[in-house]
Amino acid sequence: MTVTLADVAARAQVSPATVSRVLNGNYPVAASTRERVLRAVDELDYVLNGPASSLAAATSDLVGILVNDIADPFFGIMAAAIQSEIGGPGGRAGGERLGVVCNTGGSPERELTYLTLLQRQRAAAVVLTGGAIEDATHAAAVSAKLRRLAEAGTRVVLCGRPPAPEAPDAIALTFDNRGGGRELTEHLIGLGHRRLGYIAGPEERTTTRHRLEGHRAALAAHGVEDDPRRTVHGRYDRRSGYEATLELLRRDPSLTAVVAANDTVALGACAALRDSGLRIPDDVSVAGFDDLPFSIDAVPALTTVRLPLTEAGARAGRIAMGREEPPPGGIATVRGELMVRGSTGAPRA
Amino acid sequence: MTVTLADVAARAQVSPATVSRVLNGNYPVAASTRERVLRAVDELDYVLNGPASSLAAATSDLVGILVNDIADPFFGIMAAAIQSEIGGPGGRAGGERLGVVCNTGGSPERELTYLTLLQRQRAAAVVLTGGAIEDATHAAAVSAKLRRLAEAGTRVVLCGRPPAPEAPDAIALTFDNRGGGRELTEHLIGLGHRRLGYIAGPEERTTTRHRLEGHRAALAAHGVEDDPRRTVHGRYDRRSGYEATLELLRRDPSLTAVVAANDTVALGACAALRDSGLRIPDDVSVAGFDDLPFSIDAVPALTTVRLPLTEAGARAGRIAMGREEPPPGGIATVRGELMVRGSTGAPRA
DNA sequence: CTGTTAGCGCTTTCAC
DNA sequence: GTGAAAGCGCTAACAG
Repeated sequence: MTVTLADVAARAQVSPATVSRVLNGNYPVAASTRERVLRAVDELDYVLNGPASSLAAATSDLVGILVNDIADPFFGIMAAAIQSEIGGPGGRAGGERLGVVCNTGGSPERELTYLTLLQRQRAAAVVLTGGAIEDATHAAAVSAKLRRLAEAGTRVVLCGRPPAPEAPDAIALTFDNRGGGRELTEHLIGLGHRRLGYIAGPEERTTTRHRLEGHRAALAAHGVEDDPRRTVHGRYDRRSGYEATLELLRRDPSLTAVVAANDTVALGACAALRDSGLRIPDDVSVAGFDDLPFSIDAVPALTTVRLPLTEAGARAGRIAMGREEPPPGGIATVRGELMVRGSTGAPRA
Repeated sequence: MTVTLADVAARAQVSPATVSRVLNGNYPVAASTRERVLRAVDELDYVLNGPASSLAAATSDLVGILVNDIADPFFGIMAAAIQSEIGGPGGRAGGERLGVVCNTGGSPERELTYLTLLQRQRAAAVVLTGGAIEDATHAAAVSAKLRRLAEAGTRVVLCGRPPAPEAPDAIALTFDNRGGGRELTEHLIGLGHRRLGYIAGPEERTTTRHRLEGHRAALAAHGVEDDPRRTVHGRYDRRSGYEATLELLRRDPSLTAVVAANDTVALGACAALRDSGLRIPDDVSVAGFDDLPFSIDAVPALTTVRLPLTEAGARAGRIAMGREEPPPGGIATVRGELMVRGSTGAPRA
C-alpha cells in the first residue's frame, strides 16, 4: 500500500542501504546510481517514513521552539527569526529540519508537557524563549528536563531567558532587562519626573522582576522616593495596562509618568490616560519596553527600549543548529537600546 | 543507557505489552497492574520513544499548523486558538498531542516543504491558515499533497483559506473577505467619499484578491468611478502601507479616503498621512481589515472589519481533532463584522 | 562505491 | 486480563 524504501530499492535495482545513502546525502554514491534512485523515488512518489528513520538513527529532525504567547508579536518575531535559521538543509533525512513552535500560553504545565513531548520525539534541539516562571518547584522540574534533554543529545538554547543554574548545558542568550529598565527610568528622571507609576508584568516572572529591579535601581540611584503604591502588577496585555493606569491614577492623581512592563501594556496605558482627559506627554509621559513594530505608530510615538528580537532569535537558531559557536561560558547578555520618542517629555510645571 | 519500555516491564514484572497498554490507556488492564507499571515508569523516569511508537502504530501525535507569517498577530492569534484545542488528552501515547506551528513566511517552497515534512512524520492532522497563493502550479502541488495526506489518514483543515477544489477531503473554514471588503467600502461611500485609494496586499494571494474584489464591487454598485491608478499593491506590513499611501497621494492629492489591505498596513497609512500633514479623518479617512488588538489604540481608533480569529481557529482545531462535526459540505464561510470607529468620517467639503 | 545483516523501541494480533 | 512473537521502515556497522 504505502511505498517503502525497499520498493524504491527494488525499482532502482540497488540495495535499501544505497537508497538510504542517496536520500541522506551523507555518503559517497556514484552519480549514475544516485540518479537512478532519485528517478525511482520520483516515479513511486516516495516519502521517507520519519518515525522509522528517527528510530533507526536515534535522533530526529524536529527542533522545538517554546514561546509563552504566540499571539504576542514579541514572541512571534523571535520565533520567526529562530525558525528561519532552522529550516533549510543541514538536517538528516532529505536535508530538511522541521522547526516547530509550541505555545505554552505561559502555563508551567504546558511548558513541561511540551518539553516531554519534544523529548519523546528525540528532538534535535529545543529553544526556550522569553521570561521564565520563578516558582522554585517548576524551575527545578524544567531544569531537570533540560538536563535530561541535553544528556540525550538534544541541544538546548535559551533565548531572552536567564540561564538556568541547574541546567548547565543550556546555552543562554539573555536580554538585559534590568539595564534597559534602569536606563528608561533614568531617562524619565533626567527629564525631571519624580512621581512615576510602574505597571509591572505578572509576578513570578523573571522578565517582570528584572525590569522592575532596573526601574527601582534608577530611582534609588537618583534619590527618588520609591512608593510601593506606585507599582501595580498585571498581565502583559493592553487591557491590563488600561486598568492598571486607572488604578495608579486613582492612587496618585499627581503622577507625571507611567512606565509600562512592555509596549502592549503601554498602549493600554495611553488609552486610559486619553480616556481620563490627560495629554501625552504634556500631562503624563508614557514609556514601554521591547519596541515592537506598532510602537512607532502610537500617537505620540512610544519611548521604549528596543530589544534586538530578530537578531537574537537568529543567533539562537544558529547556535541550536550548531552553525555558530556558543558564547564563551555559554552565556551572552543582549542589551537593549533606549529609543526616545514623543511619548515622554518634561513633567508639567 | 536510555530507559526503554522493556526496562519498565522488567521492573514492574509484567510484559512489555502490558506496559504499552497501560501507557496508551486504550485497553483493559487490572488496576493493581496499572499502578505497578505507573510506579515503575516514575521510578525509572521513563519517557516513551515517540518515533518507535509512531512507527509501530503507523501514525503520530503531531499536528501541524501552517501560517504565512508568525510575526503577524493575525496568524499568531489564530495559531494560539488552534493549538489550544490540540493540546490535552485525545492523542495516542500518553494522551497528549503535539500541536506545532510552522512558519512558511509566505514562501510556496517552504509551504510545500513543511507539508512534506509533516507527511513524513505521519502527522495526525494539518491545519493551513490564511490566504493561499494563486499560482496555478503551486496550487496544484499543494492540492496534490493535501490529497495524499488525506489518503494517508491525516485530517486536513483550512482555516481562513478558501477551499481547494482539487483537495476535496479538506475541510475549509473560509473568511468572507469579499463581503467584508465590500461592506467597508460601502461604509465609506455612504459617508460621501468618491475618491478612495486602495492599498492591496501582495498579488497572487486569495486574501488580497477577495478583499479587493469586495472593494470594487462596492464601487461598482454605487456608481463610483474605479480608477486603476487609485489601487496600489504591497506587502502586508506597515512599511508597505506607508509607502503606498505616499504613492497614492502623489498620484491623486485629492483622495479623501484610504482603504488598506489590513490593519497593519492601515497603521502605516496613518503614519504617512500624518507625516504629510493630513488629519485623520478630517482630511483623509482610513480603514483597515482584521481588527487586530492594537487597532483600537490607533489615534484615532481604526475603522476596520473584525474577523473572529480566535473562534475560527478554535473551531478549526476541534475539527482537526475530530471533536467537532465538520460543516455540511465541508465548507463554512465565516463572516466579518464592520467596526466603525474614529478613523473614518465624512470627506472634507 | 555497494550489499548484507542486525537491530532501533514499540504496538498488536493471537493465544492462553 | 496478560504474555509471546512478529514485525513497522529505516539506518549503520561491517564486509567486500
